[in-house]
Amino acid sequence: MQLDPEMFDPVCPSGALPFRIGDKWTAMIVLCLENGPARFTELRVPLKRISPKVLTETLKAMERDGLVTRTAFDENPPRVEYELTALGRSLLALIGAVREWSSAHLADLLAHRERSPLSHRPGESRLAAP
Amino acid sequence: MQLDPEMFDPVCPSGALPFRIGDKWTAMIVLCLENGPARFTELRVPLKRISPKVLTETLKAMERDGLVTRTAFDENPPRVEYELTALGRSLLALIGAVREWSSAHLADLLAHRERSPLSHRPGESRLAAP
DNA sequence: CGGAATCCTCTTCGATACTG
DNA sequence: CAGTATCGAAGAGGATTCCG
Repeated sequence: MQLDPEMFDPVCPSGALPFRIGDKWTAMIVLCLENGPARFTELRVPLKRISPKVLTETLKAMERDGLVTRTAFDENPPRVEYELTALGRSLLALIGAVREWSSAHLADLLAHRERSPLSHRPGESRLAAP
Repeated sequence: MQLDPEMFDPVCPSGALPFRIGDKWTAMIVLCLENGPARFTELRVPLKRISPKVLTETLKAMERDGLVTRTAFDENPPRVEYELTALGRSLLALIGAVREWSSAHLADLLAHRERSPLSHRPGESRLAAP
C-alpha cells in the first residue's frame, strides 16, 4: 500500500463542513485504508500534521468501535497493520455522500459565511480549519 | 408549528454516532424546522436540555452559514421565527443517510464497543452522550 | 419573549520528548 | 517502527443570572 502524500488538499475547507465523521481524523483514516491495509507510519504521511499520540488515540477508538483491525507482526523491526472491517467499510458510502453534498453546496455555504455581517465570535469557526 | 416534545429520544445513542452534522445541535434543529418555521422558545421544547446561550450561538452560526433565516416581528410580546433556507433543506437528505446508516449499523458498533477490552480512557467517549 | 453576559468544566487536539 | 508519557492551549458546551 502506497499512500499519496498529497491525497488530502492542505487548503481543503473540510474543516468548515457542517459534518464530521467521528473525530477530526476518522474519515481521513477510513479513506486512507480504502484500498487496503496500511502501517502506522504510512498513515502519518498523508495525514501530515497528525501527532503520533492523536493517531494512536484515534486508531484505538476506531478499533474499539470495530471500524478497523490491528495486526501486529512479530518481526524486527516491528510491523503493525491497520485494516478496515466491514463495518468501517460501510462508512465509505456515507463519506461519499458527504463529499457529494460538499461539491454541490459547500461553496454556497462558504460564500454566505463570507458575506454575513454576523460576528464570527464567540466560537469563531465552529469546525474551522487550523 | 407544533413541535412534539418527545421527538428526540432521550436515551437515543446518537451521541455515540461516528458522525456529526455541524455541532451537537445543528442536525436536530434542522429536523425541528423540517415542517415549517419555529420560534426560539418552541425550539427549546424538543431540544429539552439546551441552554438559551447555546441555542442562540447555534442559530447564529446556522444563519451565518445560510442554513436558516431569522425573522423578527415588531410585536409585543416580541416574536422571532427561524426557517430553513434551501441550503439548510439540502441537509435533510444527508441527515436521512446518517439515520439509515445508524439503523443498519449503530447497534453493531455499540455492541463491539461494549465487548472491547480496549480502555475507554483517555478520551473516554469521543462523542459519547451526556 | 428572546435573548446577552458571565463564569466554568470537560474534551479535543497538538507539541515535544522518550522508549521497547 | 510503533508507539507512550507529559504538558499545555483552545474551544465546545453548559449553568446561571440579568435585560429590553
